[in-house]
Amino acid sequence: MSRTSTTQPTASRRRDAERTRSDILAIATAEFAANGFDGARVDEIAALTQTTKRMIYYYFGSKEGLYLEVIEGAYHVIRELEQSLDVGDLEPVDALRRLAETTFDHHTTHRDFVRLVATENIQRAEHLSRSTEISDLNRTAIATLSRVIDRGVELGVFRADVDALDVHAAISSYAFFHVANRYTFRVIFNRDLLDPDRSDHNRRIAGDLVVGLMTAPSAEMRAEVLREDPN
Amino acid sequence: MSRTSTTQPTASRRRDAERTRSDILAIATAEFAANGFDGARVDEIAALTQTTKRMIYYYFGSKEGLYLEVIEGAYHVIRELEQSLDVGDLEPVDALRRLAETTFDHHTTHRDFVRLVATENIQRAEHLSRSTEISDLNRTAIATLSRVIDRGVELGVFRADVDALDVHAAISSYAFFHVANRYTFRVIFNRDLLDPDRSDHNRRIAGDLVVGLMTAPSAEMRAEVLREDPN
Amino acid sequence: MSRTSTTQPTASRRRDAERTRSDILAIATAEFAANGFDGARVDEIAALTQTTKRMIYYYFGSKEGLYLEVIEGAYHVIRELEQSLDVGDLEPVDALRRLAETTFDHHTTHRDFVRLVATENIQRAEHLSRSTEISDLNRTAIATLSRVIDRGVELGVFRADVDALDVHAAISSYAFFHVANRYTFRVIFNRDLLDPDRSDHNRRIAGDLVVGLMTAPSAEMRAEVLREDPN
Amino acid sequence: MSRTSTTQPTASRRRDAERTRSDILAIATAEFAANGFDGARVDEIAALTQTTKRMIYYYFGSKEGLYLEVIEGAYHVIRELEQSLDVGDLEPVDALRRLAETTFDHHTTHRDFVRLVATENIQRAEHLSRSTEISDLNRTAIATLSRVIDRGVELGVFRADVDALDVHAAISSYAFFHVANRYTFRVIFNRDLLDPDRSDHNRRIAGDLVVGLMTAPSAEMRAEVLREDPN
DNA sequence: CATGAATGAGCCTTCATTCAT
DNA sequence: TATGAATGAAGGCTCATTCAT
Repeated sequence: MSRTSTTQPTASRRRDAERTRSDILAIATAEFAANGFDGARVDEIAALTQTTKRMIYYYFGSKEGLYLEVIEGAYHVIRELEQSLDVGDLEPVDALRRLAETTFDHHTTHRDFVRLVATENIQRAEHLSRSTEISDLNRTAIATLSRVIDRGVELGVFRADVDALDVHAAISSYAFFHVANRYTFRVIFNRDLLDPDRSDHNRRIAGDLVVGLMTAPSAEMRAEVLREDPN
Repeated sequence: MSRTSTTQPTASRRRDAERTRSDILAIATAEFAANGFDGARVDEIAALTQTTKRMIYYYFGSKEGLYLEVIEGAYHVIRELEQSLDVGDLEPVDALRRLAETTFDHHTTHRDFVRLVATENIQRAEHLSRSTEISDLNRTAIATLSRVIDRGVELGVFRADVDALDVHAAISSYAFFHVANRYTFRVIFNRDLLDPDRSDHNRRIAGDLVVGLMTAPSAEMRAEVLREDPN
Repeated sequence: MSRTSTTQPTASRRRDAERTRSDILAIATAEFAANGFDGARVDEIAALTQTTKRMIYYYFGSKEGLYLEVIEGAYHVIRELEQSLDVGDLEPVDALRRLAETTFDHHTTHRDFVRLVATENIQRAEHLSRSTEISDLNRTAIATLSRVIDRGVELGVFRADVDALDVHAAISSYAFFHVANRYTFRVIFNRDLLDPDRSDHNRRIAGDLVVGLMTAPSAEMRAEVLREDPN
Repeated sequence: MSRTSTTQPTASRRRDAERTRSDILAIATAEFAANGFDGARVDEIAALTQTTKRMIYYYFGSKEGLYLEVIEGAYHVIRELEQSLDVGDLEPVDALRRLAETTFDHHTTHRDFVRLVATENIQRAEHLSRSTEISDLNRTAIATLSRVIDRGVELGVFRADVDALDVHAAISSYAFFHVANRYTFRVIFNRDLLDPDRSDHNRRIAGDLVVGLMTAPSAEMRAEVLREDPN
């Protein structure tokens, strides 16, 4: 029993520590996403936490260190999503649409991630570029996308002059914009880009955009078809 | 002589005042665009200005007041662009492409504007929504777009279930992303979204995306066409 | 009068500013001398000042910047003393004694200076070595001393194998020790090195030490003389 | 086996404890000597130690308690030196010179001791004065010195108006200065007071100073001697 | 209009120390 | 005896803003 009492402490302590860490991290993620790096307050993060401000420095060293882990954590989430994606047995067109729609769903349901990325770009990715973990992140997304595009090109359904990164940018743009620019868009146009009633519509457009981009026949062809069967 | 300089004619005084104002505004625009609202420093803005910090408060009341005018000024620029756009005599498809490409060119050459909008979204458009001038901004863009789409739908070349705001969002997304997300994209994928050597390519995709979206024939049609003439 | 009111402000303001600066500097000198660099508290310095903590940073940038100016100020005082020293018309022996005694008087009446130098040595002179002003300080002391020694050597009353820096070290050591090591000396030996009743005695020893060093005849000579006229 | 390590014989436990204590003490001595009392960090000391921070508090109670033992330990070292000194069979002049040179050698080779004493003086010897062990320290040095001086006075080779504490102060000053003021001296005069190539020279001066002080004949005598045998 | 000086509030960070196991 | 986790208090510093002239 004295043995138990000497081995236990470390374990349960560590569990507490892990909880403290992730507690801080969760709160900080929300705060940085809500207010940006400069707008977030360490005091406020600490106040919302179960622990004290001192613990933030104990575990993360500085506001910047905390922020960096928040950013890394956010990218981890999207990586896991991307790795879990399996579109290998879909037709290229369907696969592409699926990828676009999935990204749209992911971004619109992980708004903190989007806002953190926006914040990090305001900082010119100075923190992200210092992260050692990030380098190999998100590459899987491109790998999956590459395979789909290659198959489509081989089958003659996709154009060949647009590569995976081009497509990724197109897919991400549309999804990202709905979360990141929601506020100014609403003020100016009085439409909520995240209106649940419009999400099906928007998701379909997400797919249509990239499918349209990659499958677009030449203008002549398109005109011809439309002439024969004008919808 | 010191009298002359202090009791100069009203006109030139006003000119000086106007110059001071616009000087401050120009510097502030760059600073807010570079560092965000919380990241920008009133001291730094004042230091880069020809005048003193006191003038900032004299003319703009507060950091927030200055920021608001910066935001409004940025939106004025894009409004002027949009008002100058004349696509009335182009075919709908060409007009649509022209609008997308012009937006792409505008955003990639007005990076401060894009970053300010990103910053304002981090602030949940709290300042923009308080602006009295903004309300009628950007509406012209939609009006122009609406006319193009209506014509296209009438002619049977555009689908009818995607409205002007949908299209505007799609166009803006792609252009915005290239400026706003440039930094994280480069860190992760090692590609510069604003690489001059790729701008023609990217601009074409900007057009292809929306044209593809609006003209997309049904999947069956597309397959048929491709079968007949496999590129 | 409007002229007067526009020229005056700067002047009187500047006078206030100068007063604020020197107020802070005086308090800080005492605090750093009393507690060392790490022991001194910016809050405490501010509290003893007529102004606020913010002003310390306004004028000195940081605790370190303030400390540096304190150190420089302390060295300025001793430099002025040394420059005012005129021993040119004294016999070398008398001149040397005068220099030693003056240093002794200076150090024992400028205890803050001594403690600041002691503090700076604890910091390995890291601040002093960064100072641009210090480099040419204290050189006058050596120049004066050099001339005296050269004259003494020429006249055959001083030995030639001990140079000005050796002598300066010897003179400074004794004077410095009385202030710097006063506290531990008192605890251990129960004698106050700065006891006013002993200052004449100590001052004489200060002179005797260096005069004895420089004029010391060989042991043989000395023995001989003493034999002839003991006492 | 885990039992063996936790229930080891008392002797070896005590040996470990003693080793832990002296390990901490050695590290702490270096740290306090290097950075002063306020500049030293408990965390840093603990990190450099083989044990943990908790042990510091277990053995020494507080940072101050640790510091006090460090100071006491430093004085123990010099006491041992002084007790081992045997100058009883030397002529007074030689004995005096020997004492000065030995002190010079001791201080220049025990720099931590010197820096700790300097640090303790910055603290106004507040810790040392609370120490119960210190009271009888260093007295042996004075006792030895006293006997030498008494003999010299009796023999008519030493002046009688300078007592043992005066001489001790003079000897200590010179030796102490070379270590304590090394850094500022180097910055200002560009000479390293601890330059090994100059240590023989400096040691001789250490002896010359006090011998010169105690044996100094009157100015007349000295002049006379020098006239007879200049150089 | 112009300007250097001043400020209060609050921010990030660190320190010596203690607790739970 | 040993160890990682935790903490209150305070430390240095910065910010937007205002005042006096």
